[in-house]
This record gives sequence, structure tokens and C-alpha cells, in this order.
Amino acid sequence: MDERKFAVLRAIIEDYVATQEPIGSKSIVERHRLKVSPATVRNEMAVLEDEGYIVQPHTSAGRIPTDKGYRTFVDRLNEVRALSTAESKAITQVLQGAVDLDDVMQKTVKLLAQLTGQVSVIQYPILSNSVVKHIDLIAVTDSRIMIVLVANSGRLEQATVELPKPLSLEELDSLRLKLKSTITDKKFSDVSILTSNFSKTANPAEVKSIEVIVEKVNNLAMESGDQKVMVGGAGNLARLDPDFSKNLLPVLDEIEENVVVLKLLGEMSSSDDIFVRIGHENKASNLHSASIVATGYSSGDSLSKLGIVGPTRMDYPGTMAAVGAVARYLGRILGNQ
Amino acid sequence: MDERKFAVLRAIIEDYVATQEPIGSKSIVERHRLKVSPATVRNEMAVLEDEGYIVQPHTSAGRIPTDKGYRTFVDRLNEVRALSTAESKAITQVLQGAVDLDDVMQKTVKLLAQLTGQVSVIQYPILSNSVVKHIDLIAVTDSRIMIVLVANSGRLEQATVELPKPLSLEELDSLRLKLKSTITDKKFSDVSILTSNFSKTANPAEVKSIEVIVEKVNNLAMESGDQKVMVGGAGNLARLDPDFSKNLLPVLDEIEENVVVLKLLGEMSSSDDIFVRIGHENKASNLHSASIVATGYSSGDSLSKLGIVGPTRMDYPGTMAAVGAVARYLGRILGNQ
DNA sequence: ATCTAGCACTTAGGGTATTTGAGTGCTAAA
DNA sequence: TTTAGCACTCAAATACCCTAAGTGCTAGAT
Repeated sequence: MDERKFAVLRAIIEDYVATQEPIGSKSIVERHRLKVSPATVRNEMAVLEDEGYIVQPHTSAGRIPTDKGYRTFVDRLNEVRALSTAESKAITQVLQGAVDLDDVMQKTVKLLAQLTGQVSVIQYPILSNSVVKHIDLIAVTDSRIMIVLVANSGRLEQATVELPKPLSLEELDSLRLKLKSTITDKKFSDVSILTSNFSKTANPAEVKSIEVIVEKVNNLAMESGDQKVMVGGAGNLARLDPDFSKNLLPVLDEIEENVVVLKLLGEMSSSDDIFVRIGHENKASNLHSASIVATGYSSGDSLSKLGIVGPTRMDYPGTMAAVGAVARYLGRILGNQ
Repeated sequence: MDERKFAVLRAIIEDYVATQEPIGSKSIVERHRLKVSPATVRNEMAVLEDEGYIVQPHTSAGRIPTDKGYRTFVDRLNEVRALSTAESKAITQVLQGAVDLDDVMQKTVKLLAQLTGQVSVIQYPILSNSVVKHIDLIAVTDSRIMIVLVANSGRLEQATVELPKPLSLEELDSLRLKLKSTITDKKFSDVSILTSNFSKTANPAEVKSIEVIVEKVNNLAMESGDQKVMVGGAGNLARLDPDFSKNLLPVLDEIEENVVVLKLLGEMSSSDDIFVRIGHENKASNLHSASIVATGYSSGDSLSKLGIVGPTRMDYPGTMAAVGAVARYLGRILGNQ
């Protein structure tokens, strides 16, 4: 695409994002100091429309960008805008004050929502690459055991299991010590292999109960790690769009189905680039009028995702900058812990 | 208020909640089989308006209920409607499948939102009346300690503290054992007294560090217990009201400020009645067009709150029934654990 | 060959006038 | 005390016109 045509496309996108109204040829030359006449711009626009970058809502209206238009615009953004110093200051200040992991997550999700004015989503740090720092088995009743796993990242997982047959406290303690010495300082992803032959050496009467516990520990280590997300700034969605209930309501519904969001974040490639999925590029049809901007963040040695969801008509450069910055700072904070 | 006047008020409320439009005298006699003519109803309505139970949006329109109208209506509901068997079945089935506390909370909040079609809010079980089941101190680094507290209700609290001076592992373990024997099976609310003279008997070089840890344990036991809430069904708010952004957006904002919600739930008296606060009865001005229906639920031996927030125009009998039922079932589930 | 000025054409949205109908309050009779 | 009847009110729907923004195309200018 030639230089001038792209300038026109960019102008349309920028103005449309700002005003939320179709953009005409005249206003473009005025507001962007192009050195050509409206008529010339009109010609360019006709071509851009032919090629599917923009559309007219009706014959006598200006143009608005299509998903394809946004896509090429985003692809041409070679460098991400830097945040203002005020913004970066805000980020560090807010995140600095957090005490535990829940708190960090909550503050981050709120921050991201405020910074971008969109709905923000953050995935809890995944465990599989983390290292087991501590394990505990606590008898709640004599046949009900609570399992606690702590990761080096500070994350904590718990679950309770019902035993088929009660275990004596001694037996439980011996199992705890055995588990502890086996998996402490090992990766979560290796837990399952390390504990595979646990039940063989046990007292036959207690094999069943031990198996139940070990299986649950494995589950905790494998699955539940990346199952948790936090959402913030849902109100923003309504603020963005006057006739919100028609356009963006499905988006909110979709977000409340955490599962879908998780799948979505998971699909985004795992490098630390910033990923943008625009409108119909999303598989879930509820999200056809929404865009997602997400990236990975590292916590110690594991990598998780965070990002925002909003209408396709959004300030991509600004949003991408904010998402990137928050991910970076969050990584720094979590790394320190 | 005489019987027939109340019947008119009820008719107006029921119809208005259903249709969302001002209710006229004619439609009342039609839909509610009153044995009087529209003219008579009109007279009653004039009186009801004089007394502030209903208003006219404009001269030639029907009437809509005021906060006062809803209030007397609710006060006269002597018995709470029972849930359909399908509904109660749904409740048990959903809650049955939950594994840990987070899961229970999440499922409950979602359930309540679906059942009532409103935004639901649930407070985590408060700790102060619970009993300490387990305590652990885990060295993340040599000067960073993670504290884990487990309650008999299955709830788990964590925090990390930075020590002014590293503790040896032996010292840490001795502190752990001492703490454990002191507070296990004691109430959370008593922890602070029980640990008050801990630092006195310690090795002077380590007093500071021990004090830091003990203080944090006290904090965990006292404060953070009732600080956590979960919100669900935010999308419902938008579905309820076509011009949502004007009326209910402040409500969403208010809800995202968890603190406010907590205060609100806290204000509601602590018995297990169902409390209703209508429109201007709420202190927060953002909630002047919203109502809150809440009640307490018991988890083991502690009492917390749950409820919903929605527009004043809501189905109070149905909502109150749902809130009450969910609270009851939730108590049962948590009690079993 | 490309750009631009001019112009006829299209159309959503804003304004105004008119109509409609649901609902009221009042009066007088049952 | 209730009800039927009736004149009155006013929001909302409908119809209509007009404006303004924007377009595409053509013919001339660069």
C-alpha cells in the first residue's frame, strides 16, 4: 500500500476512534494537513473501500474502518508508543503497595482498566514452571484432608479431599514428610512423575487413601494453575458506547464465562510480544465486535497472560503501550518477591 | 392503610415491575379482577399519590411506585415465597460440585446472579468466630517469610512479610511450633491476646523479626477476614434497563469499589432475616436508584453476608426468596465441610 | 498522468406540525 | 359510596420538510 493511501487510512482510524463518527474527505485534509485536496482524498478513499479497508455506513456518509483496516494499521505500528512519566509513576506506585498475590492481581487489573479505559483481564501466574516451595497436609476431620501447596512465586493452592478410609495422624505425617522431601524445590510440572510410585511402597491398608491424596496433589500441580483469572473495569464497557446494551453486552457475557477468556488468552502465542486480535479474528461470535490486546508477563520463571477487551474502535497504540508497560512492571514486581 | 388501597398499590407494583411502564387505572381492573370500576381505582390512586406511595411521571400518564410504595409493599410481605423445586434442585446441584472455598464462592455468586437476574455480591466467610486449624511459616528467601493460616471452615489466609533481620531456620521452626501450640483450635478473635507476650521470651537478637511475624499473624486473624467479596452477573444490570448507562452505571461503579459494598453489607443487621434497602434508603448517593436485598449465611460458626443489587424496580418477593434460599443452602454446604 | 474545482446527487438526522391514544380529574347520576 | 360519562392533557408516534455533510463524476488545470 502506497504511503499516501496509508496516511489516509491512519487519519480515518485516528479520527474515528476519537469522534466515533464516520470521517469525510474534507475533515481529513483539515485536521491532518495533507498537502492534497479533498477530491484527491476521495479518490484514495474509493480505492481503500474497494480493497476492503473502510466502509460507508450509507451512501452519503463518511467512512469508518473495517477490521481489515484496523489490522493493517496495527501491523504498521512498528514501534510502541512510550508511556508518559506520570503514567509509569502511577504504575509503580500502585503496584508497590501490594501485599500478597491476590492483592497484586487486584491492583493490577484495576490499574490496567483505568489506564486503558477498557475491561481488563489477568491470568494468575501459572504454576507448571514454578517450583514447589512447601507442601502441607492438614486433617480437617479424620477422613477429610486439606492439601496446601506453595510455589516459589508466592502463589498458593489448596484443595480438600475426602478419604475412602481414615488415615492415622502418624501415617499422614509420614506421607507429608515423604511428599515434602520428594517434591520440594522441584518443578510443578515434574510432580506427577516424581510421585508416580508412591503408593507401591505403602502399607496396603492405606494404599487407597494415599492414592487419593497423591492424585489430588498432582491435579493441583498440573491443572488448576492456569485456571484462575481476574476481571476489572466492567463499567468501562458501558461508558465507551452509548448504545452499549446492543453492541457490547455479549462481550460482557463472554467475559464472565472465565473459561472462554482463558482459552482465548491461551491461544495467543506465548512470546512476550503484544498480541492484537481484531473483531472477526476472534473465534467466539460474541466477540465479533470486540478486540483483544494481550501479552505475556513473567513471574519468576513462569509465564502468564494479561490484557484488555474492548470495542474494535479503540486507541490501539495507546492501549498496546499500556498493556505492555503493565506487563513489564508486573513482571518486575513478581520477580522480586 | 385499608385493604383495597393496598391491593391497588400491589397491583401497580407488580405490573410496573413486569412491564416497566406506568400503570393506569383501567389495566389494573382488567388484569387483577378487582370488583370495582376504573373510576374507583382512580380515586384510590389519587389518595395513594397524596400520601406519597406512587407518582405520575406526567399528567396524562399512569402511576409508578415510589421508594415509599415499595417499602410498604415489602413490609407487608409476611411470608417469603417458596422456590420452585426446579430451582432448589439447581441450587443443590451447582453447589454440590464445588471443590474448594474459592470455587464455592464463585459458583454461588454466579448462581445467585442467574436466579435473580441481578448483580450478586457475596462476602467471604469471616474468620473472627472461626477456629485456627493450622499455621505455617515458610521461608521464601531468608528474610522473606510466608505465613499461612487455615481456618476450620476451610478458609485459608496468606501473607508475606519482609524481616528486618534474617531468622535462622531453627529459630523460625521453633517460632512456628510455639505459635502452633498456642493458637491451634483457638478462635481467630483470640489470637491477638494469646500471642501478646511472645516477643518477651525470645532471644533479644531476634525479637524484632519475631514481632514482625506475630503482628502480621494478628492482622491476618483480625482484619483480612471480612475484607473479601466476590461479584457476579454484572451483565445483568445492562439487560435490565435499556438506557442503562444513565441510570445504573453509577451502581456498577459503586460495586467495583468493594469497600463500599462491604460497608453496606456490614450495616445490615446481623440476624438471618432478609434485609431490603430501597432507593434513597441507601446512604451512598450512587445507589439512590438501586435496591439491595441481602441476608446472612452461616459457615460453620461464623456469619457472613450475601445479597444482590439491582434497580428499585425489581421483583422483591422472588428476589428475596432466591437470596434466602441460596444463603440457606450455602450454609448447609459450608457447614458440612 | 495526476490533481483539483465544480456540480449534481444522495441521504441521515434535525426540526416542526399534527395526530393519536392512554390516562386523568371532575361532575352528576345510580 | 360507587360508577358512568366527558372534557382535558400531554407524551409519543407519525408525517413532512429541509439542511448539511458527504459522495462520485466530469472537465479543466498542472
